[in-house]
Amino acid sequence: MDTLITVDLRSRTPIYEQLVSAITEDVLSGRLKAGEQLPSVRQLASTLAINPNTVQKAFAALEAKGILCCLPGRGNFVTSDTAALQKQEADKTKEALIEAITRAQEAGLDEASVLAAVKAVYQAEANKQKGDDPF
Amino acid sequence: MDTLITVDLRSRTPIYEQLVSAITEDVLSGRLKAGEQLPSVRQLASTLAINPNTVQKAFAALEAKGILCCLPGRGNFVTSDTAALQKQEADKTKEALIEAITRAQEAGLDEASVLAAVKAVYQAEANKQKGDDPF
DNA sequence: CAAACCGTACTAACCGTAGTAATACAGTTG
DNA sequence: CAACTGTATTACTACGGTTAGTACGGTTTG
Repeated sequence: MDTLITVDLRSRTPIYEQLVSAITEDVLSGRLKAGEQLPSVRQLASTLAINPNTVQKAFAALEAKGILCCLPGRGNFVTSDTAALQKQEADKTKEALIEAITRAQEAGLDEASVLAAVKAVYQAEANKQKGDDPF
Repeated sequence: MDTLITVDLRSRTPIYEQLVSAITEDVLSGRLKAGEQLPSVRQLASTLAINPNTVQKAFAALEAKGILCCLPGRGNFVTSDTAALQKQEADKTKEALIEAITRAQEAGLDEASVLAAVKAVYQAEANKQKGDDPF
């Protein structure tokens, strides 16, 4: 279970936020599986050359998000299965979507324009399937 | 041209931001019309019991937004007609909408669900036309 | 021109908050 | 008890919002 997690100290986004995003990504993509144990607060902090408190803050946030289970004296473990997390994320983005649609409607955009925008976005993605991901 | 603008000193949102929102609202709703003169920086500051610099910051932001025209020695005037402002606001919300749609698409929502959400929002509004706007 | 307005610019100081760090405390395991 | 674990407390630092004071340049009016 080598730590693939990396942070950019020079970035303007807080380190603890980078950690939250990175670990959430790892769980969503399956690189971290349910029940798996993460490095300890001090160990990860020393690996990344940051302060243990910063890691602690990220882990606390991840526990609040329901992704991690932090047990005093034992360690930090992945608690969510990918499916539930994905559903949760989808729900959140859907909520944000409805919010945006409502704002657009209040701003005077007609339904046809919004529907057109949706189709445009999905068609753009469909046309991108060729030279995608040279990573 | 009495100043109806008010601010909440105890609010967590910055005073200058409240001013920007309030004046933008007034122009959008027609309470402030194109060419109309606003109170001077010092006068409005004394009326609201805040610092002239805070008002100045708000007015500078409003000028950057194209809502106000600040003339040294003369005063501050409403420059936009409501139509142009509404179009500008609509453009901004449309941008936000596309952003939300893209996120939803990346999160795995299929096109049909998004289209359904759009229709749901617009139908909900259509059904609300009865006891609406007692203004 | 001079006085009295106007917007604008600049600096310094104060305060609250966020990010991070250093340290000490409490639980678990062997 | 010793060596690990997570947790709480506190402090340092940086930044944004606000206030204050001062100064400058433009416009209007007498």
